[in-house]
Amino acid sequence: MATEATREEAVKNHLLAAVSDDELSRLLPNLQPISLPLGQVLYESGETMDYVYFPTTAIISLLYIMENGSTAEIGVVGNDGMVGIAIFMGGNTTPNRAVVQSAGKTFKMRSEMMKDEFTRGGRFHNICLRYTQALITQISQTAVCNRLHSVDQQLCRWLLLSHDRLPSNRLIMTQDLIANMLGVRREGITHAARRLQKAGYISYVRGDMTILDRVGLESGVCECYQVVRTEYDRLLG
Amino acid sequence: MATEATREEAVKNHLLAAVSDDELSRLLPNLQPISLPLGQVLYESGETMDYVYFPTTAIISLLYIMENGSTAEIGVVGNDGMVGIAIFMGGNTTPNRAVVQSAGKTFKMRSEMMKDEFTRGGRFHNICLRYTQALITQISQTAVCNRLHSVDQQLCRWLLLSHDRLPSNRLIMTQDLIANMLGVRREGITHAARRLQKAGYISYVRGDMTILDRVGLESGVCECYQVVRTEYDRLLG
DNA sequence: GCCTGTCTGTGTGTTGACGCACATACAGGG
DNA sequence: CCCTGTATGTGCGTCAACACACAGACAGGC
Repeated sequence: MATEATREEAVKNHLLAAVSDDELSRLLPNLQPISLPLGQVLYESGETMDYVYFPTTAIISLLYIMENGSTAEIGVVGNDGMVGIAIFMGGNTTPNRAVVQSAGKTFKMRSEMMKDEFTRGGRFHNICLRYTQALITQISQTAVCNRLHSVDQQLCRWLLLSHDRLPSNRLIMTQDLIANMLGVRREGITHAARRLQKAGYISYVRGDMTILDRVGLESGVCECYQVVRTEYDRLLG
Repeated sequence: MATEATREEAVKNHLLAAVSDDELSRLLPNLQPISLPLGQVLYESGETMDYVYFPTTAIISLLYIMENGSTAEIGVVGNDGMVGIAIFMGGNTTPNRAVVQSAGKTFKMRSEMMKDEFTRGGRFHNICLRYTQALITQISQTAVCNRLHSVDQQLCRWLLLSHDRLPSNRLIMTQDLIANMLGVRREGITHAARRLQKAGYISYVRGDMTILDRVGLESGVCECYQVVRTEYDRLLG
């Protein structure tokens, strides 16, 4: 098993693909490739982060956990970003949990290395900041969508956001887990998913969901999805 | 009328109060004090920002405007922060509007100056980033609160967030405007506000609201308020 | 004092999501 | 093949927030 990152693998993460050759050369020996299983927690709310993560095929969900145990997703990170921005933003911790939503591969790098490279102030520095701004847009749009849109629309948004970060059309995820992500009831997801299946946009059996018709999903989504998508392209495209 | 900032006035903004003496000396000649009337728009969604703002007594609301015209607040900025983080984050614009929620004073500074000082990489650089992380927490918590909590709880949260940034106990704001901020109906605010008035926590007449009992409001708020408050203190206290 | 515009209060009916209960269906191990 | 655990489907009553309609109530200008 390889314990060192190849340039070829690393650039599957969009942020690593955008840094300069010099920077990537410095980063590569410190990027450790690992596989993340569904449900693994990368860090807990308020917990110091030892590593930052650059996913390639894995998807990580940023979840807030209420005192009464209910949860709500505030953002999602795939090969378009990184997990652990609090390291270079200066806070070191955040009041939310990072959990693997879809199993896959990622690179991890020690926090100290992250800070060192960030403070060099090169292109890497700027890319991290622009990514952070894109993430802010995603979180903002989540707030707006939670306030103003139906569960149906939000499920479409969530599926599209996931699909964008997925290497295939298959999503291994029970309706119960999706409900936790969106902060709604499981039955609400059952209803919405059935409608989408009847429309022929998706199919699923027991936690194995396939996206059949992306265009169909896009017809059912609210404007929130496109706003986030456009902003990511503008900032990092 | 003074057109140059005094050190004494500037440090009423918490971020300016936290920078080094050297940095503040460089910033002061570029900080222009102005008064902002209720409702003034500092920048529109997608519009290039010419200035950044450091409020002292004014409060600015960050609003998202839907295609159908409905609105929702994603964050609020007072003397604890600044408006225009997209300038140093690298995006230059954001997909939301900044509008004066409570009339008052602020300093404005040209974007170029902001970028210059930020790229020097001193304490100012770090403070801006830590503030950005605090703002992310506020936006995240807004998302969670929108999903899981009642209008009553959210009104309490909103009043407390405003009160924290206000030099007095009076808030000039109609129920209609508050409804737009929270992204709910005006009647919903009427109901919630009446309950708070009956409990003796607030009093109001035609757009003039007074906070009578802060502790009372805190008893009706959800955990979201304290999470944000604690995180601001941790990052910037 | 009157008029007008704005702000707040209230009623009625509707709806989307919730909580709870339980039925059905499928998968994998023994 | 049966058993068990997990995943999904469905019904029912409840409730918070919605849309719409309109009634006071107050402020400021004429």
